[in-house]
Amino acid sequence: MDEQTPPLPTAAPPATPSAPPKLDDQLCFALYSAGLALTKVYRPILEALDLTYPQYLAMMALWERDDIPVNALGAQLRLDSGTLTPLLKRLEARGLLQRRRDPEDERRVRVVLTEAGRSLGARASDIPLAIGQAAGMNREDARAERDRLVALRDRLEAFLDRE
Amino acid sequence: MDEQTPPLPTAAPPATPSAPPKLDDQLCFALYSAGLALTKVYRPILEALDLTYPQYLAMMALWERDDIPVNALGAQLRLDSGTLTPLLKRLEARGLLQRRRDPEDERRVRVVLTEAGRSLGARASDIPLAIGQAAGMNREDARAERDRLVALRDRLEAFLDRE
DNA sequence: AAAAATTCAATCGCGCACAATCTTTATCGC
DNA sequence: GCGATAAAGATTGTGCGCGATTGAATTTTT
Repeated sequence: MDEQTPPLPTAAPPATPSAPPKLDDQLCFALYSAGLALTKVYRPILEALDLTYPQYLAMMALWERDDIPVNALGAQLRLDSGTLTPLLKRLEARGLLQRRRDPEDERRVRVVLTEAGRSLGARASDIPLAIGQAAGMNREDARAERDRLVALRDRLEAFLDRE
Repeated sequence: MDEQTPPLPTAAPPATPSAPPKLDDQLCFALYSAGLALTKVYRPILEALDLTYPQYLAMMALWERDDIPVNALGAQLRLDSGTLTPLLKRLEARGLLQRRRDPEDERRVRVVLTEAGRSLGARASDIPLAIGQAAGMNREDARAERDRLVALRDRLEAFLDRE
């Protein structure tokens, strides 16, 4: 597919003495800067729910399915306990959820929504539409872009999990 | 796959009492999690240069053009002085750049690469190829995805700058 | 020219992300 | 049962990102 440049990753570099990469050429920077812009769009919207963006992601996962161990939530969100433990403690302090030791296995902490936490979900139902407007995308384009990014993420994660 | 829910983007919401959004449906989460995965792929590669990922982005901008004020660098990277000042101080402490007050306008601090900083650019020249391999993307697909993300970012930024 | 407004960088505080380390609990081998 | 190993989560330390504020330098207004 990319046959105009002979791959030869380890082959001799061209005559030019290895030029540094350029910021605006990089897919990584596009991903990075689009992510920053998106959280800036979310910030004022989430202010109404008094949630940060990662807190909103955690709540979304829990609205779908709660009473799960921290570990399972982390797998969905791609976050480890170093990030999740303090985040969940803040949400617990706000009365949106409870963290309970699992009696079946005392190593586990299960995350359970409170009534307040569950009812916040109804107030969040309009957010995707508002973001769609801000992004200037229709549903199909957003869905297609989401699928491409998920595919990219999955390939990157597969690479990280190699051997 | 998700066709049991009729689209109706701007139409009246259904009788169901406003269902909460779902994590895996969201473009925002795909962007977020792809970004996390990408920085995890970068981390071991950048370890060889002893740079964090945002430091690498800053150096990339400076390899292209240095002797610029902090706020010009921030405009390229989409970062403000609260983020850049400490980041640049760490790079200065490592001898990769210097921060100098501009004699023309004493409010400005100009960022100038040292010889060590400039020569690091040569050692970074192979990084994009390595990332391309990890992402399992050929050049054209990566370029097309980059362009779509830049377009998304630009629409989001335009929305943020409205009125 | 004096006052007001603006610009630029630095600083502070908060909340992620994540590596590394530690504690507690469970499970495996024997 | 008992020790070794593994697994889950908490803790600590570093480095972003960014809102808010501050202070100094410059520009604009009057």
